[in-house]
Amino acid sequence: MSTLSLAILGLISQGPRSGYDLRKAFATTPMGHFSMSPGAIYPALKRLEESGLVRGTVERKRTLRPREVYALTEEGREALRSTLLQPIGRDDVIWRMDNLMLRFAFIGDVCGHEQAIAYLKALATHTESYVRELKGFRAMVVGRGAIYGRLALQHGLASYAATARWARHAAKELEKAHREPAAHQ
Amino acid sequence: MSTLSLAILGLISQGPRSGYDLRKAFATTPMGHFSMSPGAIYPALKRLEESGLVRGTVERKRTLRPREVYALTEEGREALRSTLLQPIGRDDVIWRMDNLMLRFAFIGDVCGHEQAIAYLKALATHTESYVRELKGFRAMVVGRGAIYGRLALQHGLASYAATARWARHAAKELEKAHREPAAHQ
DNA sequence: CGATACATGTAACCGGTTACATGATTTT
DNA sequence: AAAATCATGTAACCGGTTACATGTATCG
Repeated sequence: MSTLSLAILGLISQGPRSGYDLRKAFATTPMGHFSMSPGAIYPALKRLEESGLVRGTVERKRTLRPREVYALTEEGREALRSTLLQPIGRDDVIWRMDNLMLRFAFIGDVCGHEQAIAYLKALATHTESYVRELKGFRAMVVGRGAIYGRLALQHGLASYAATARWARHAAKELEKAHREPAAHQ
Repeated sequence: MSTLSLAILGLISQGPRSGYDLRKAFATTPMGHFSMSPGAIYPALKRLEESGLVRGTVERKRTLRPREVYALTEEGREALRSTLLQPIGRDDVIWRMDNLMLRFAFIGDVCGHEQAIAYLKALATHTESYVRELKGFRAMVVGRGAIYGRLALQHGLASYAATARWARHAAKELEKAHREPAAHQ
């Protein structure tokens, strides 16, 4: 499942959405990391409908401005759930971090608070492990010239370290929110 | 120019490379963020050659295991230089950060130390400006539920902030290296 | 009345992924 | 002799980007 499909499925899981709604969501929130072009969204919706994960119904059928609203099917919810709960791997951390963040954004509502916390811990663990890997690589290239490469590597390191720190912190926050339910509700 | 083409061009700018060399470089360094599949690299090399940016010559022509090595043309060096010096925009920061980091990795050797420093400063400025934008967005969503979304946003914030910090720090480092040339050479 | 927002789509293009294909050379 | 490495490619597929097309409704 592509990142875009996952984003669409996740948004629809929060309630029925039209293609236009989705475009707006992508355009006006920092979710805009994901495509907002109609040429991507409408075909993606069609594909999701073909595979039975969403079902579209036309609202205002008889008016001159109809609007097709998509809702998650049971099958779709199941697919979303199983995608979100897929174990995290090294490759995900390296090549699909945006996917991992997207999964986090939805996992709490779809799979429950505990799953969100477990997910963050797994994410932290895997990210920290990759940080160690990068440090090992850095140790291999010490000294010997290539200052630009070294600095670029340093960025990767700093960036992944920030993600790991965030994951640990966010996990603690969710645990706190769990212990003190509706504290600031 | 796609990220892959840029990576290839940058590597070739350091010296002639074969397709296999490039695959190895992508597979064994943290540059592996970029594709290492032959199905991407060989066609990309062909395209670069067609547009005159690299020229391939067959080594060991008469042996049973020939090897085609590509070198940068003058035109290629010019294209690389102008790509690297392209001004940074908001969209680059949001959608093409990996491209920006790749550009940094090569800009020093291709365009000179001063350009690398200027590039880092511009990168820091643009990243900081996006961080401010995200903070503004966060301020808009305060309180009101959506803890997962808030945390996801927090990650973006932390991640971009780390990049900005890194850029400032790296710029200082390059300036220092400039003032104390060959200090630890 | 003009601009903006609502609303959905198509078509050409590009390029990356996956999987397959081939075979020589070197190392164990 | 088997396994790993060297070395280059092709073909089918997928899906995102860009640009285009169409028309209504609402607001100032």
